[in-house]
Amino acid sequence: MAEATLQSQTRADEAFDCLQTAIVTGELAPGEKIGEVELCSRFNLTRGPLREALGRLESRGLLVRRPHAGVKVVSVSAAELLELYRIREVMEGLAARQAAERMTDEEIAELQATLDSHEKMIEQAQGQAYYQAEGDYDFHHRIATGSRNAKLAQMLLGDLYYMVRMYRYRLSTSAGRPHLALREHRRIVEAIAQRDGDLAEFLMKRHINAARINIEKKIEEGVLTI
Amino acid sequence: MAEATLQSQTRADEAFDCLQTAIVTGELAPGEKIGEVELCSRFNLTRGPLREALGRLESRGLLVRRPHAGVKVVSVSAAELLELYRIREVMEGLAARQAAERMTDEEIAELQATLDSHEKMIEQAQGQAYYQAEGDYDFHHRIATGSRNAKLAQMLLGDLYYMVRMYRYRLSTSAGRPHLALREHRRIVEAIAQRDGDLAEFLMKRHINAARINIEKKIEEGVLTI
DNA sequence: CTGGGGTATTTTGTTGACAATAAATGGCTC
DNA sequence: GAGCCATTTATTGTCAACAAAATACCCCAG
Repeated sequence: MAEATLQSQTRADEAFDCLQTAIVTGELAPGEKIGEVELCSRFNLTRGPLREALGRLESRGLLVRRPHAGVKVVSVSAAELLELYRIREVMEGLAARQAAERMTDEEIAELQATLDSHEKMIEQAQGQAYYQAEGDYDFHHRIATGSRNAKLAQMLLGDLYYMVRMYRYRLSTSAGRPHLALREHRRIVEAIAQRDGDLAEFLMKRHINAARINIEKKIEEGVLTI
Repeated sequence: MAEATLQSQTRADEAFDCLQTAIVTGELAPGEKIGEVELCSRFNLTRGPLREALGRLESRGLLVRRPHAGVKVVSVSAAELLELYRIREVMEGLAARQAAERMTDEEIAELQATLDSHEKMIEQAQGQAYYQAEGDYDFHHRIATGSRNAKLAQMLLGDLYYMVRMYRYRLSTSAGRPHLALREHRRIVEAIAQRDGDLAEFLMKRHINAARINIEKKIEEGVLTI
């Protein structure tokens, strides 16, 4: 159960965190209709802060609200998920370019270190699941913040990634291609280390495009039913 | 004064609309610290719905909140404003591409019609101010929705445009180049009408890049002090 | 006169009760 | 028996009072 991560600054923040992780992990399934009182007892909250959190979640597109009719978790169709990747492609392309221009040498070294640890995890075979789920997220997270573009990072980290992760938890998006994905990551970091913004953008766009095509293929094969 | 636009479905929606327009129009200045009780009396609201609205506004990045210390309107620096245009460049580039692929012939005709009316306004000289402020917004709005990419439209219309408009109200972003901007708009629509996604994306990116450079120049000249 | 500490005040955060609206159920008519 | 309308019920929206926290002010010491 998604308890409050440490102590949040305020009850509303706590509610927000709880609900967000609950939605992302699938504890609250897409399309599920949820009552306010039920949520209150479930997360030990009162309705005031809860409603504030619900507003924030709605504003971020994680749930939809119909006046007087309750709130339900947003359910993203397969087509919409693919559209999300189209957005990621251009936004993360920009992030990679700006990261190449602005990341400190230290940050780049750390980035390379995380890739090393990812590689070890993959070699240990069973690490695959973790790698795609969290390692991949970690990589993209670092580049988003490395762009030094506050709004870009906010939109990626606070908006898009949550929606993507929501589905990554139940379907292994890049399953079967962890080595390939890692190699793509390496090339991107290489370009960033060489301060080659053009190349970093190009490689990142291609990387995300590949992930999108991978999902598309799986959907066609019927492996993924969203 | 920014009264409730018609009757919103709920008090919180009303509060949200009021505050959003108040921020965008500059009625609430950037950096201004605002107390909850003051806002309540100002917009005839009670604190419950207000707080819900504040949460939504914060989530959208229009205001910042420090626990127990109040809320103040976000103030975007010149550098951050330029970063916003970098994001617009890639996102609206994508929007233009997808619009070229997906807009109906009817929508394209309407788009051309709006450009005609914009042209008339410019010819009537005094229309300049309106054109840049609302006509330009109208154009970009139509393309965002025309992309048929729900999340992309949501991010552009619900997030970025409000921040940009916030500054467009006090500084004339594309002042001095209305004819040029219109010509660029025409070319973009032309590419969309020809279903040339590549070209539409390219032209849109160049258009927004030009707008960014224009602002950059003004800032260097000291005309704009943000 | 200036700096630090403590109290007072203001403002935010939270709570539980109340009102209004939509969904659900049951009864009535056709 | 089926469909529609009214009533009931449950749930959401709203409110005003209470508690907690941070800022501001004032007093005192150096």
